[in-house]
Amino acid sequence: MTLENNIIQYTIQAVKELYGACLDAHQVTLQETRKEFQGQITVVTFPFIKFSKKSPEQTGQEIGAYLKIKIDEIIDFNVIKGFLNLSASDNFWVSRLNDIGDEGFGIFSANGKKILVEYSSPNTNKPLHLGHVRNNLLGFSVAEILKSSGYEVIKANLVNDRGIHICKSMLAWQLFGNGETPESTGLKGDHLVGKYYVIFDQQYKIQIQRLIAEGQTEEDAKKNAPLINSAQQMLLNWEAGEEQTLALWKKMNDWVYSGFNVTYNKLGVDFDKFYYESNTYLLGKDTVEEGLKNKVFFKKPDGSVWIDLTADGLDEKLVLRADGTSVYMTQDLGTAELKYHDFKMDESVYVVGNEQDYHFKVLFLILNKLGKSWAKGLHHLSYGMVDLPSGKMKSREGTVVDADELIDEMMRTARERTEELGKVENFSAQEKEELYRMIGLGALKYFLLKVEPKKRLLFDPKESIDFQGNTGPFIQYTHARIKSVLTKGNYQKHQSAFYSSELKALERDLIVILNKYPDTVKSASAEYSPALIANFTFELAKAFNKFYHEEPILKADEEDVKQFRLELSAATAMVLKKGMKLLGIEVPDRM
RNA sequence: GCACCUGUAGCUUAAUUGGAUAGAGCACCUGACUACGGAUCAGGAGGUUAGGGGUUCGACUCCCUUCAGGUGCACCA
Repeated sequence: MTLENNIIQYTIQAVKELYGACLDAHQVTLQETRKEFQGQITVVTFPFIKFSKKSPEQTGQEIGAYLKIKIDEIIDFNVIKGFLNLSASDNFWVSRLNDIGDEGFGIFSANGKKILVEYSSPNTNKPLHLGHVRNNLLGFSVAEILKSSGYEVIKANLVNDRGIHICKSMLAWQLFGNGETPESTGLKGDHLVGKYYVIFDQQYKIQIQRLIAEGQTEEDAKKNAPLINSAQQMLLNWEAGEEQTLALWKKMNDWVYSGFNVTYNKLGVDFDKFYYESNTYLLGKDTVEEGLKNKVFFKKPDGSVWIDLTADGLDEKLVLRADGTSVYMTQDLGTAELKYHDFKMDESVYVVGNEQDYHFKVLFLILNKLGKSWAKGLHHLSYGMVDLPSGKMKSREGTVVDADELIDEMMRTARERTEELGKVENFSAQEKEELYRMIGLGALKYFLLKVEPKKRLLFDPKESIDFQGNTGPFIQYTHARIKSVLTKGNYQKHQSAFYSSELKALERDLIVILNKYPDTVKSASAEYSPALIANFTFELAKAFNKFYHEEPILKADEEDVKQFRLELSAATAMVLKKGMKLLGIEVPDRM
């Protein structure tokens, strides 16, 4: 029984005994006591005054007195308007520290539930850019958070490895590539393929202009340009399984995959399962059959299959073409079934940009109407686009912030910044590289993850990402600083913390924050929000630095005070490290 | 045109899901024991929470409306 639960239970009891009303647990709201007032935990008593028929102050006094008698840990209280501020004893907080310092603190035991997180899902015609980076970091972090809160997690990547856009790169390479390979050019495979995707678009535009000059309308020119026709023919050849086309496709996709692997490794993301659209794009027709049988879908005279969602405020939606071929929805219905067949997971999260909000709304609705038992566990983690000051990023036009370049740039900045500070003279060359990698990536990841997923993000390449204030390096620095003190103080983990004198306010504040970590993990998991973890680690690091500045640790007057503060510092370092790990960020011991 | 999302200090953002005087960081100004690590800490200035109405003890949060930005409304994926 936690103290919080105790307070809720006894508050219910108090309202019953004093005012004769029965409350539900969720009618009692607790919150942190604001720091300008005495106490740590606050009960909002406004809702009770309709039962007490007394002023908020009077009501708070009565309930406060009741709680103080009933709960040992509560040693004091004060009332301000409708807020009952409770103070717990120092003994209570010191004893909390024993749990907080535990390895398993904030890591929940298995809840028996399985969840699949699908993220990344790149197209194989171009390298990854900043938008993909946001997706990858979000997906990875959410997976870590879910693990920490007790789920069994499967990380899946549904690779879009076929389609007209892939054929465009293939065709351009065939026509203009002169047999270039990653080896011959020294280019990363995904960049080489992306280069031909751009070339396709340039040449295509030239052809369009030529046709327009010859008197065609723009619309006709776009349809009649030889390049686009060849690309479409190539797609047909691919679908027909034509050998040469398949060989080219395989060769270029392999280039891309080795390029992606490098980027994934640098970002520190990984996957348990890969799905390829070349294997799944024909799925879903059985599901359509099933839907027809159940009268969830209907057939139009031309033979195309639809679902009527007008009763749900949406439109009619096509699920199968008249000629029996699939559309995007068909494929996603089939893939959803496949994933469930493979893993029997209780829940499934799709990390996909908000431009597909409507698609997923419809997809989930259809699966629900089809009566799939697992459909209610589906969730679209929608995130906002990353825009540049100049507007949207467009791969075709080359106006993107490339993932690899960005990562390199971040590491370079980390190097410059660190060298300016002159703190790494005694690091080996290898240690330095490792450190710049940690700091550069830490800054980038934190920058992208501290913002709520659904908000759109503006990224200005000219303004480099900060290393001070609410940033990854600030938290990394705090961790390194603590480690340094622990080393100097010859810190050994003790069986249990004890403290003979009164807690200092900053010490108590720090424990109160540390104590919130498990709840923060739970909320972040329920809301799929790494931003909550980021905010927490920042709040914690800030509180520690404040404490560190005001209260001597190694130079404390009493030995037990010194030991206690070392214990408190060690616990802080551990929780910072855990929190950052959930964001996919490593923390150095020195920096 | 219809639907969905977003709008908080100059910039980037938070607010325990309806609770206290809207809290931070950057940038700007002032200061910190000749340091247990200054990538830090303390202080100052900066707000009509896009505008207007409503709901109630109480609204950044819920409802209505106007405005601004974004996205979607393909027999593309």
